[in-house]
Amino acid sequence: MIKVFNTMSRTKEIFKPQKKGEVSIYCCGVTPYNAPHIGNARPFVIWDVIRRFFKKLGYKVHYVQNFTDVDDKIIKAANEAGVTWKEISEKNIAAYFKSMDALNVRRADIYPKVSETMDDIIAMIQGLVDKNFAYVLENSDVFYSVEQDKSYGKLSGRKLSDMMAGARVEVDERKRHPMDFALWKAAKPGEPYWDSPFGKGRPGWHIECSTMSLKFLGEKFDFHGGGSDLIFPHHENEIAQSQAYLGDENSFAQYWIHNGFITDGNEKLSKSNKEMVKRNKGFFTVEEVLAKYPGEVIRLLLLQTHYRNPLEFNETRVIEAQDFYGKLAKAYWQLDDLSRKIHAGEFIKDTGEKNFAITVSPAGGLVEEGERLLSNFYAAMSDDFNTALAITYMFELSKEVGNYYGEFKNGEILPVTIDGDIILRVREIYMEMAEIIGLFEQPVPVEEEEKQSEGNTELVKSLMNIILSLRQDARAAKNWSVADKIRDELKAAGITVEDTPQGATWKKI
RNA sequence: GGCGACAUAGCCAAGUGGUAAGGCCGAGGUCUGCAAAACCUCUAUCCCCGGUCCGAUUCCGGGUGUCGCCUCCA
Repeated sequence: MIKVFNTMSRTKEIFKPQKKGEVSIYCCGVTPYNAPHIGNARPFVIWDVIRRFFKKLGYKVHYVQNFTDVDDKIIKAANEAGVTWKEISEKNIAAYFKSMDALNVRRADIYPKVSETMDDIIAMIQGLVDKNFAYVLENSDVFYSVEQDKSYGKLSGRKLSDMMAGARVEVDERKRHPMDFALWKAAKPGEPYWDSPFGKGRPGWHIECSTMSLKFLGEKFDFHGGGSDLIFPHHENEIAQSQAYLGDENSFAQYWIHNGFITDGNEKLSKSNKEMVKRNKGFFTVEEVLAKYPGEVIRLLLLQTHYRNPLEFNETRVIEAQDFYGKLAKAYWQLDDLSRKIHAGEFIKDTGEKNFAITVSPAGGLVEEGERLLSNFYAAMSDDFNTALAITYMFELSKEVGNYYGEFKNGEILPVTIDGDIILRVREIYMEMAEIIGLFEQPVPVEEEEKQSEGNTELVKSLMNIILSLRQDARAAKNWSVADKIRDELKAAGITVEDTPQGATWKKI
């Protein structure tokens, strides 16, 4: 049983798919007019996890995400740069994909664009005009009439009479009601336009998402989501026009999922807040953040807070997430090492027959713990996609693995007594969690010994061998001051040396 | 003015009608020549005031504070 918090009812509801065994999702995509900041990326990472989760549960997932590639801001950016709207949007769409790839966000099944769905959009507007839910002005502007719609405001819980229309922006006097919103905008000189029965122009914001979701997912689909700032007016208007068009109050999306904001000093991340942009210079856009830290670390951080809660984002938090990630990665390598040894035949399966003094596998407790944590993991995910909790179960398993691995390395566990299948199962559990959260799909940073062989020349390696061997001589002679001096100076040079029971290891910081 | 969300330890962050996961930091310990790493232990009357209840941090009402939306916004 999966429970989801539905913005429409403001409660957690039990999820019942429209079609058995299938899930249809429409996630509001971006308007590609400039570089997205890290907050813009949150919903896509969240939906990516939700999608992975449903898929893992065996659902057939239909995932649609749009690009609003015809829009006022794009036109403005194009005019400023002296290029076409198409160039601006394509450039930013490419950048969007690059960032999403770095965050392990899998591609949607389809990415419809406004520019490629124009006929359907126009047909829908026409339908609304025909049904008297919209009216056409002399100059070709078309507006949706909110007063025709008795249930307008049901998602955001607003009444027309309560809103301060025009409080912050002057109301267009030609509208019948201040809250009426544009379905079609007449083209001004020099603006791109499409022909329509109403005149030359382009779609208003909102209508494109209605058209595209209905077109690709049908009249009734499961999920519609995006950031909380889309609740009003965007999603409210989508509901209004879609249900008016279909003449069915129960049509359109069944579950509305909205994520909280990413904040900086408790304030919503925003490109229009100039002071905030300045304050975060060089660490604000997704691209900038990804230039400095691995995508998987950022992804992990984004998922360590429940999706509906605000998430404070700053470099300190990223560093914390990086440490956390390092611990998860460590277990990944430990399991990797164990499974390699198993496959290499270094572990002999305990048959319980002669020659085996120990018949109880020490791995038994580990796999039991693993199964329990996996079950907890699924329970957390099933309760409104609680990735924050789910990740802690994965973390717990990583610690269990570390304990086991430590004993194994110290020779406290004899390989012959280990049931390889059990270790392999633990690894499977761990990777199953990782797959849903979306980790370890990029090269995982290696630990210690492995790190020595990465990116170092033979010369460096042999020099290090010489230095460490000299240091070992000093240690053997209990000449601690020389040994410590070598270690200190190497550290100053960017190399840390750690003494372990198996000898000294080193790595670049 | 309306609508909505949130308020949990120094910081981050889950969660529950029966005295609160986890992480970071900090303290103590084990191990180690030392250090590091690792492991163990410790650290919260859950914003305030009422109410319901045998019992509320968890439900209800009121307050305070923070944030968001009502214009573009993930």
